[in-house]
Amino acid sequence: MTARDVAARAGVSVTTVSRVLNDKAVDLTPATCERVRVAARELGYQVHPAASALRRGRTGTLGLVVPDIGDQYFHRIARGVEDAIRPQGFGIVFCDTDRDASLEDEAVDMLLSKGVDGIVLCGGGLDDDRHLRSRRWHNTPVVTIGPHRLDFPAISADDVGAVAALVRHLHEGGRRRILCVAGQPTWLVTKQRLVGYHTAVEELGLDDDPKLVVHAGFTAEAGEHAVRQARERGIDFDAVVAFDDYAALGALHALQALGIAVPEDVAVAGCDDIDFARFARVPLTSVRFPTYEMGRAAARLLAPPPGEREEVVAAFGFELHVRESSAPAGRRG
Amino acid sequence: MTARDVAARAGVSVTTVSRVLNDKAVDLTPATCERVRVAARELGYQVHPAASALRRGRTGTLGLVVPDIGDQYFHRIARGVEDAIRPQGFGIVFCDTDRDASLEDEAVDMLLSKGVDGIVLCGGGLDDDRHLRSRRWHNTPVVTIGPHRLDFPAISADDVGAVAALVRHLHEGGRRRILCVAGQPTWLVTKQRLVGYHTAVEELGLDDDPKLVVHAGFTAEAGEHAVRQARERGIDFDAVVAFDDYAALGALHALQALGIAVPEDVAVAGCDDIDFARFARVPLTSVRFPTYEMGRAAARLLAPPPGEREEVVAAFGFELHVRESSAPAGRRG
DNA sequence: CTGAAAGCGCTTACAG
DNA sequence: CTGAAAGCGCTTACAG
Repeated sequence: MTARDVAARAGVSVTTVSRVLNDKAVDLTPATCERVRVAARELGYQVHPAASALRRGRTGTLGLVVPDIGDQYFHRIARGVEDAIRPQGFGIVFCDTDRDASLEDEAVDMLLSKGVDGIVLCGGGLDDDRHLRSRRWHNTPVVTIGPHRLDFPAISADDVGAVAALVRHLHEGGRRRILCVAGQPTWLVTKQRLVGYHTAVEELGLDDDPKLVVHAGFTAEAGEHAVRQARERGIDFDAVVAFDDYAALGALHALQALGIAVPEDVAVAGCDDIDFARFARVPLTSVRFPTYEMGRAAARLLAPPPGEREEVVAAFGFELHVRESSAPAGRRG
Repeated sequence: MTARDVAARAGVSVTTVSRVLNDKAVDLTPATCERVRVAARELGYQVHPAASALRRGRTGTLGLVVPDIGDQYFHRIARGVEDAIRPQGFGIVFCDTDRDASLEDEAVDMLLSKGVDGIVLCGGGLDDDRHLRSRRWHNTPVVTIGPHRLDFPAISADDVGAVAALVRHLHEGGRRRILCVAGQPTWLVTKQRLVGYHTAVEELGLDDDPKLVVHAGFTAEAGEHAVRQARERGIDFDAVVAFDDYAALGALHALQALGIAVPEDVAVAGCDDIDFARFARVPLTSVRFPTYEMGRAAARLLAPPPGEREEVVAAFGFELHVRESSAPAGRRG
């Protein structure tokens, strides 16, 4: 079923078929347009995607690279991207990297091999992005979300401010020794959030014991392990700030398993405000980034909606959600 | 940068370039192959995706339609699909439908307009799939996951058996009146799981009061609302089985807010065993489907790995994960 | 107001 | 062992 068939049925040329179906029928007779449309409908004609892409030089797809689509931080971004480009008929080709630099590189290879018209690159920031900085992009436009060392338009969140706000909040609740369950040291997001931690700790004159910073992955298991290990090493702390809610939940779990009361003995706070935060054994204090909007903004940078020439917001703030897990020391709720 | 450029640099024809780069160099001189590869590498040549797709008649992408990529049930499937096709260089174009029939229809339109080589269709089963049954698929192969009324190869889970197992488990704990927080009545997954509920209820001689079945969405808010409404209507129950863990968490939350002890007064169980189940305020009993493997199987049906001619498993079982929320009546843990 | 023709960049059947 | 040529199905500049 090709444009030729439609043309034959409508008694016109393929040129006309193409023009009608692409809304380039500037001065075609309404009757002609109608005949073409009817013929196309009757035959169930569909433009051949590859032929159209070859001719126009674009595929109408955007690539999305995320560490883990199962992480709420990222699937909220995915939803933002999707909703922003759906009206324009774009498709999203997505890829998980598991925060592995070589998988990330392969993900980009794959996207380029499919000819996506742009890439939304999230949550990389691995190993100083060395693999990404030295690679070819074949002129494909890229927008990054989150901390990066790449020369592309970037959508950023206030990672520094968010963690600093959590530390200040814990301090207001009377906490002095805040265990920092950070991400892996090679991740830029870890470096950013650590800046926030140290800034606030210094500003408030809190204990800045290097032992209070432990590195973990962004999973519940990693959070559990980090807290258990800190206890085994005899590190004393009255609060935990985790750079990820999954890790924070794991920390919460480990503390309770060790017979330590949250929030009475130790307060806990996380980052990213996953939906579960309020259903946790002790509802979890967290900081929320507007990830949905960030995804939307990234997509609009790559595929601006027709007509609209609005300024796209590139820097986003955060919201502190205070819940029971960080109630003042010795008290509950 | 085209095959012509590579050909010129290597001093061969584009035919040869194509053959070398597509491993069809059956009887080409090793030296020729090498010259072509070197030239391609030096020029950073990449096969033009659209041109290749147009000629070969396939794009190397698979479509994935899910109700909600943020739901663990579905992102586990997505991971399974991704891992199964990654080695073959396929890409996934994904789409959320929010369980809306017209969005689902549009999602399929979009995928077809991108020329995907196959579609993994998950969790539709909306309104008897009327919209999907009457639409054109343009010969695109489809594999469904979950209950459907479509004539496509299907990967299915034992929804009936899983819910029946939950009911039996609750019964063993001494429960007699089990509130069923089902999904929307028009969803096939609801109908299937209700079969499991009713089968077990009858088999065990439990109360089969129609008022015990309430319909809700698969969200925490819907689960909360369902339980509150059941209480307001004076419906008596000593257990809740929800067809979704998010709804089960909402139910748990509502019960505790109403001062009803879980599991002492009312047991709670859900479906799908989201990772968070064990971190819930009361760790949640649930039933787990092998969604990752189901996604893998669906993908292998559409894009079988080269060589392997294995039989793909199409029907999957489940695992009951018993936790504190369903401990026997009057007891804890 | 409409059409014939060129050409996007590949892959492959055919020829030698 | 290698190449010239056809053709995949569009879109668009050009012509009338």
